[in-house]
Amino acid sequence: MGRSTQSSSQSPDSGAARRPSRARGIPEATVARLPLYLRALTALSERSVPTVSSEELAAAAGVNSAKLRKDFSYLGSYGTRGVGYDVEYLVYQISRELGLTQDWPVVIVGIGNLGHALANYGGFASRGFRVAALLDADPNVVGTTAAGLPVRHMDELEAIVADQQVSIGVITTPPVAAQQVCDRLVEAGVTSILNFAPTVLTVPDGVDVRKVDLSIELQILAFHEQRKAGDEPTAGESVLDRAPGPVRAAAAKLRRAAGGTAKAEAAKGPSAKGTDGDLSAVMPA
Amino acid sequence: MGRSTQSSSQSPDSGAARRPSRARGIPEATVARLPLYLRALTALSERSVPTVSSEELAAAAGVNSAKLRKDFSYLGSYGTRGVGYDVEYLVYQISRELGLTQDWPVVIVGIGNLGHALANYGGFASRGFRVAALLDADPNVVGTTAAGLPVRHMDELEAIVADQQVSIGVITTPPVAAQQVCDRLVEAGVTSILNFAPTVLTVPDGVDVRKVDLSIELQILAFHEQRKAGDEPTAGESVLDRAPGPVRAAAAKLRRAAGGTAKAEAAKGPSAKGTDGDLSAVMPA
DNA sequence: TAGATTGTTAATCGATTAACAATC
DNA sequence: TAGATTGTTAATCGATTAACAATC
Repeated sequence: MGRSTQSSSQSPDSGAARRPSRARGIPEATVARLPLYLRALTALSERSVPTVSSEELAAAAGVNSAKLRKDFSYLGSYGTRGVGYDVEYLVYQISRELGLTQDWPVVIVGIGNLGHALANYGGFASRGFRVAALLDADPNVVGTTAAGLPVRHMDELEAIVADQQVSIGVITTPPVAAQQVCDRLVEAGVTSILNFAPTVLTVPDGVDVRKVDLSIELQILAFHEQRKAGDEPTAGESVLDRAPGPVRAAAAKLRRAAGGTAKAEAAKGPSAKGTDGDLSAVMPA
Repeated sequence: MGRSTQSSSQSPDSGAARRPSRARGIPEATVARLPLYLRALTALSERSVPTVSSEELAAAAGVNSAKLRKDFSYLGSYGTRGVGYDVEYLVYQISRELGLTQDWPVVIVGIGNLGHALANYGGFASRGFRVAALLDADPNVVGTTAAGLPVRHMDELEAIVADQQVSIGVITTPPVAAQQVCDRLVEAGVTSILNFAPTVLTVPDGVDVRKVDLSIELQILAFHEQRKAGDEPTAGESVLDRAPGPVRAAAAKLRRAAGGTAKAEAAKGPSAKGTDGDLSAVMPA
């Protein structure tokens, strides 16, 4: 109750805040794939393709066809056996399910490079998202234009949210400002937040937060990349550290038994950069 | 086999391409959370906090403590019962596990607003990622500087990747160019790709692709937002469409029995924007 | 009718979580 | 020793997938 932290968007969920995910019975994993299907269907629609099979559509969306059929089964029986799915009809049904048949005014707070990129992002306008306002706290930025819109001062936030009934806010500020901006957005009435700042935001119940973290994605890639190249132990790495679970645990115990020196050693070793710089700004405004 | 499509990064996986996820036994969901823990630990380290309990660290990372302890158990026994975890030691162990104790040269292709934002992103340099080069195909962009680095021409791609042993590439081009850029990156020797273009990339086995999709995140928020506000049926929406599964399926059958007209109708209805604009560029270079 | 393809079932797999014995 | 906290177990939940009956 009270305040909860957001669910992570890029990891297989989150945990912390159980959103009303299964509202109306659609699994969260399915919801996350609907935009993928919609994109593939939109492309087919533009090529005037009338119908598509689960196999074809799945290939276009990059998923397996059984999964796609299962996903669609949560929406209803929108296909025709022996034929496939009517492209236009599916586009409409998925759009409606996602809530894209209505207009969603959005405010973007923090107009640096990333804010600019988002303001210009073609995928927004075409999906029912409308940039209601660009906001920044920096007087040097306020008054400039981005994507044809004037950057307005944070002080106007509350009025804009109220006037245009904004329910979605995008945070592209430096991390130190993120929680504060988040609080103001929530206070003003915003109930969904897309956070690009590398910060864990705390929000009241009823407010959804999704986050996009650029550096986390790279770190996950690095993890997998690391195990592609040979598997030679890194300098300073004990062979025991690569052993199976039980052996490794025993090794850790031995180190501790040695008086904790092993830990201190390791913390210095090749990670001399240890206390490395912070994740500074999402992007320097 | 041969070519596979990438795994989605922001959805609870993917399916298409089973990566060597459990290499050495660490679940993918855990790997995705390690960067979160690392960030929280780095903050503690900077405040010179010597030890932290699973409860405290979990709160800082926005997850539940049982999950955190389970995650850490895959890495080894790095804690001390009754005490907690040594912050410096954990920072080192997680960094090493993620492969961040080594240097990762990265190329960024497509230097528009998003490319700029990434080039300036503080979280990169501080995590062992080094921007080896910024590349663009546009002669008007080539030669300019971003984040203090010169933007070089795509033609230099192969030489740069070879010279600096780049294994990670970031694609921030318009979607139409993404697959082509991807092919060139892979051909040059890159084996991990972070894709910001709203396109499903096809890559050979052995190449990892993660994607970050700005518009998908907003669409997922819209889905949840939609169900917060009242639940009044949208114009053009049959009450039957909101009924439980079996009834809805029956309704769909009735529509089809009616000769498919219902589908055609629906496709027009309130989604007049039906064949809506495409997701144009990630960001107009 | 014969061929194609959906929608659903059921088995499997992976992730989450509470609870608690081990142990510092 | 007593209190604290980890590491692990086991139960539960949700997601994936192949297979196939239903049916166009």
